[in-house]
Amino acid sequence: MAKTKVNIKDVAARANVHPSTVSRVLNPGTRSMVSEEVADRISKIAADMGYSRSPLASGLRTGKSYTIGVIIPDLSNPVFPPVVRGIERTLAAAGYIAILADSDNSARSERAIFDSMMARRIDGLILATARLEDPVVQDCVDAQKPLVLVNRTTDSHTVTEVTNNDQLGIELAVSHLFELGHRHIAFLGGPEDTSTGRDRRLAFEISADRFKLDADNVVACSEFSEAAGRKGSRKIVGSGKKFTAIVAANDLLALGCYDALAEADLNCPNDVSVTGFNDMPFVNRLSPPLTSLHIQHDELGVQAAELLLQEIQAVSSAASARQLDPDLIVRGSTAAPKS
Amino acid sequence: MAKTKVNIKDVAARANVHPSTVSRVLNPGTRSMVSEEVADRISKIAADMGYSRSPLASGLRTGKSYTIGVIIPDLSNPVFPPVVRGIERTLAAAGYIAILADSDNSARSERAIFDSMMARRIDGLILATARLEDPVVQDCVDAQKPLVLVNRTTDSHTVTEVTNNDQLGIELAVSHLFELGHRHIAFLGGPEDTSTGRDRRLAFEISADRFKLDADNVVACSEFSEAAGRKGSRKIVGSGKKFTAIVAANDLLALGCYDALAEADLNCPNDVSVTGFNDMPFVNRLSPPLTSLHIQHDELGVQAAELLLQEIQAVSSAASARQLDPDLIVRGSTAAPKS
DNA sequence: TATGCTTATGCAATCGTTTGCATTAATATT
DNA sequence: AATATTAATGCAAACGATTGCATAAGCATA
Repeated sequence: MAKTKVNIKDVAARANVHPSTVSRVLNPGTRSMVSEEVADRISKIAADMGYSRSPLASGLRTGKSYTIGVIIPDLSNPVFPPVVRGIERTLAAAGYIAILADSDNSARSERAIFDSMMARRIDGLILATARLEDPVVQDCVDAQKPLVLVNRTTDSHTVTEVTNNDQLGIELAVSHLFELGHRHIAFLGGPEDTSTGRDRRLAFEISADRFKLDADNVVACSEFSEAAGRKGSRKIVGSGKKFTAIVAANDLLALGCYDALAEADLNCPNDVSVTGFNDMPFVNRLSPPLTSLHIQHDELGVQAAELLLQEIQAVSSAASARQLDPDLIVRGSTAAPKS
Repeated sequence: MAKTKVNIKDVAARANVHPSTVSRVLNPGTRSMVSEEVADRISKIAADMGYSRSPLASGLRTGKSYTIGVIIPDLSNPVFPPVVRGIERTLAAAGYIAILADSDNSARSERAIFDSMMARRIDGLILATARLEDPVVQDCVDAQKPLVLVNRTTDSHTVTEVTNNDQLGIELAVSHLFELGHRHIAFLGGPEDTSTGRDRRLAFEISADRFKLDADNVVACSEFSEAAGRKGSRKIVGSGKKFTAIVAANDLLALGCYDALAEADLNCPNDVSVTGFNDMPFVNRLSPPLTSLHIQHDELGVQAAELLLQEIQAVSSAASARQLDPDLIVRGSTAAPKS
């Protein structure tokens, strides 16, 4: 029993000082206000009694909760766990904790999550779910809550963001295929209402243009998933247009490609080369191993957290943006076209 | 501006009642104390003003934080994301939020996380990291914090737990191999200080015994990872003992198997059959597709959260335990032995 | 010695809710 | 009609920490 948490008053009583003095000692910012001798004594007593500050009480008074909301679209997409880890680790080091929620790709549930997080007085938000026009982003800005977008961004680049350099990634993929000899390349894109979906498609068109490719076989999928990828790939395959390679906007879509190609009795890479995007775990073990763009997932999370912490500290801050460069990892799913 | 959060006093003032009345209206448990007419009016006004209760203040007063700690060993192991989702969804529905931390398989960081969570006055804890003898579990029990173990358990089954039926799983795998004709089966086990590691090995020995198999080729890996699996598999391969199949205690270990077999120029499944455990996403796409035991990951999380919520409500509760049955998914990595 | 200036600490209000107790009004009982 | 009972609401004290202001002690200055 007697598991009654020891509070600041207990410590004060034991040290024969006023609670306020204890508080000052325990807060790095105010510690210098009290004499070193007393401070040391109090510190020891506090440690001795196993005192730990109640974040609820202190947060109530100071208006901070030392809590950061993190919303991601789909935790079971292997891209996100490393991002989350990076975020969590970085926040923890700064004394913050992450409350994680999975929006399941639904705008409605995203709003519900956002509201519940706001009610908990989060100190900031990291959003991996942004749509190009995202009401939640707007609300967050209106509420003057520090916000960082990670992975995806919005149309109005008014908020701090950490993204992958999609343009470069697609360019690497296309250029790789071009060098292998491909001239007819199809593109399997993601949802056009996400920045990753749209920007990768745009990048594809630009690259195709640069390499003077035949590239009008472009299909957008409704979501980043295997099933959607399969559907989209069927369209590409059934289009009648000539293609010897498919650039997929995402690894999950590329998996769908594999399926659709198999259905059509096309061999990858002999008949059709495929590239993915994200370099999810285990895509090196697929058959064939998937050529993909490796993203610095962990670093994405780390930097997002860092920027958010900065923004929380700063009084007023201009939105900053960081972009990380992906690496092309060439594997067995790409090869020279047949003849 | 004027983004000043509206509080209970504002609502009370606008409704010409005392804050306590508003509080009673807004708490389902006490709502019946106030006349329906007034209650309705207050509810409307509160909604109108966009009032939302501060969990900090209310938590301070009531001693609850509506926050649950969730510690998992490794978020990048694909087994855990679905579990986390299940947990998070179920908790959210009950008004709780999950604070997630990844212990990175380190006991030290687990303790640090635990301490920091306790400091935040979590209402309960879900632990997926339990070792057979786990000091954190003991501390949690001592602190009388509601606790539920998921996936792994401890030696003293004194805490509520939701686990997978490992015994059944291994039995299904062995029996499947037996029916294919295998009589010499090796076992690639996990860390012996985790319940999943030890119990699956025990289950293997029992099953082997039952089927009268030659089964003394048992190797324990230091952790559930591809690298450890590869190392362990090398031992099996190099042991000189005859074996035509390997039962791995986990899919990641099975991947290590694949590597070691390839190194030794052994074909799977022609020379050696392999079974995994967990049925991670995408193992159906490996080459060969991995025969594995499908675990109800999401349900594991859901039930863990449910039990925890029960335990938080209950005044005193006996530890309960639930076990979910896995399904054997037969794929290309198992086949009849050669001769 | 009186005055001013630091420095270290105490005091008390505050953050936003909840809740035991007190009060009032309304209804039921005799 | 007087009293007992019930129902609805107000009052004020918590919860545990932080912080502007007040005070006391110590020291230097004139």
